[in-house]
Amino acid sequence: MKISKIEADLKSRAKAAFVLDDAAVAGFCLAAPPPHIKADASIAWPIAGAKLLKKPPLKIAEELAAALGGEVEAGVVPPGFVNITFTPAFLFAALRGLEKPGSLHRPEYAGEKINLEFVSANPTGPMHLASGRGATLGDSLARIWKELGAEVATEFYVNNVGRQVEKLGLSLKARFEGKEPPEDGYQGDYLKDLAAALPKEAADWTDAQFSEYAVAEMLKLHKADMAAFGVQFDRWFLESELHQAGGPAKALATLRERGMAYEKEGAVWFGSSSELESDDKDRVLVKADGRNTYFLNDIAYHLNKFSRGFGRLIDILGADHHGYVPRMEAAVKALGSGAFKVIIHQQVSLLRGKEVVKMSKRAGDFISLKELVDDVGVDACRFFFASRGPNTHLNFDIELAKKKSNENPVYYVQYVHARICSIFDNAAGKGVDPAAGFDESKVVINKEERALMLKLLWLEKTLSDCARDNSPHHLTTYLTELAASFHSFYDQHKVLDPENKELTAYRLFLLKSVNGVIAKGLALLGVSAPERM
RNA sequence: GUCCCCAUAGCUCAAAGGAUAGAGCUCCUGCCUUCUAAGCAGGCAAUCCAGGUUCGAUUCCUGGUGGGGACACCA
Repeated sequence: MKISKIEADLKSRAKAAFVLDDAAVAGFCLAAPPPHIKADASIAWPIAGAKLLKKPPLKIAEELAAALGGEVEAGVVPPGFVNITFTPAFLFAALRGLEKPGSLHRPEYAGEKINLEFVSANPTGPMHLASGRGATLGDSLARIWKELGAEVATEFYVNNVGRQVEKLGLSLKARFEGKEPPEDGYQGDYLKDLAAALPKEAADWTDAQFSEYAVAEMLKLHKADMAAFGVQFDRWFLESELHQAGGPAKALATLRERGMAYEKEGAVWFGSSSELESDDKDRVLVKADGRNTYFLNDIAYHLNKFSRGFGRLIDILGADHHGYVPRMEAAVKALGSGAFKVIIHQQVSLLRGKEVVKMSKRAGDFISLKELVDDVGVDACRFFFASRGPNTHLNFDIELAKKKSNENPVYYVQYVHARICSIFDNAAGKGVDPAAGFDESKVVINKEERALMLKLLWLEKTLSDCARDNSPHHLTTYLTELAASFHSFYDQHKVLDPENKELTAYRLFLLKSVNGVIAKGLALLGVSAPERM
């Protein structure tokens, strides 16, 4: 039994009691009541349904409460809330249900193959701090969707060809020869280090060889940075692979077949505005000089993803790319191969105290992700990034982040895990069986225990919220609240009581559930759950 | 100029159109001889402005104000 199950049960009872269709009960849901209400869950639907049913909300609430009785206790509060109290049997069954693998799967995610692309930073320099946001968002969402039952493959697109890469090669070559990089090249010190490590034979290298070498080294760095940040990519897709497979030509042919490409002024254009009206003007696919635009290559890349069997493509991009979204959506729609969605997250501004630091790879002035992680730690970084919705404009004060790292809420949550592990250690030391049975029907659930149980049930809703809003921040909020419930319980009640084996067994069972949820929640965020702190 | 995003406590953030707006940091008052005080209990403190929709608006709509970002035959 879980909360979505009982929600569905109650909903169908409402449907039957008032003789309604699905649309009429669409807004029927269980919600956590505000703190001053003594109930486990509440339903606001009677108020909303008053107009439809042409009855006063309070009357509807009374009828609904009567229809719901039995399975739960239902009370009515003006203006028309139905407040639900769960039975102990339901609560225990729900807690036991949490332990089952796949207990959080939801039908709407079954059987769908999702490709999730994120970060995709250019391999022209070390990854900077802002990439941590996209990385956190993508990795946590991938884990959450998997927990909900989806099949997700994560992917990092590497632009390893093109002008920026040529510039990178020329900049490295200049450093190798002891010169300054070209003005529009890459000025950062990291190329000095790379040049110093080059073999002597590099003196005979072509420009292309310098580019190839530099990109390979940067890619190694990126892979190491992502691994250190706890982010796993199922595939690092090289743009060069796309060209070797003739991807852009295929994409262009597909668009032509569908009448979505035309020639004008010596160039080939994508005809999106005339047909689909999701972009304001047509864009060039092939330039007058015969070279592909990035746009065409990107279309080809998305076609490639579809050809690998993904039914749904999701890209996570920074807000600086938002203008690119309409044309990309129009183009993918024109391919007609499947669903496509872009999740935009706002950018990270770096502050030093009150001063805004402009970050630029080309100028070599930026804080790298590695530097941040080395200073603050992966757990604190990931929890920090995860705790903001994608639409917030993040001001990241690097000084504050370092100084306050110990005050990050992540430790508050992790501390729960350490404390509970410690209790189980002590139990073992005292010869207490951590898995002893107890008589559920005789348990008296106190206020703090009840708060914990309810919080545990709400995990399922929390993950759905994350999926709905494409953001892990609901989970960080949830974990912080669960942690607060635990710490409060811990302070007031002793778990291990040799005089009372039933009580001890019951509380150990409850805490095992709490620790399971804490560990799972932190794992979904890519944060560790330490056994000792 | 057009488009996107944001505005909640001194600071950083929460809040499916629901009830007395919820946390952390800061400041103040208490609590360690008992399973970890990275903790607990309590106090101070907030929805940018003006209209609209609604039984009900922090949430939706319109118009302001203030801030961030984007508008290439670049990638």
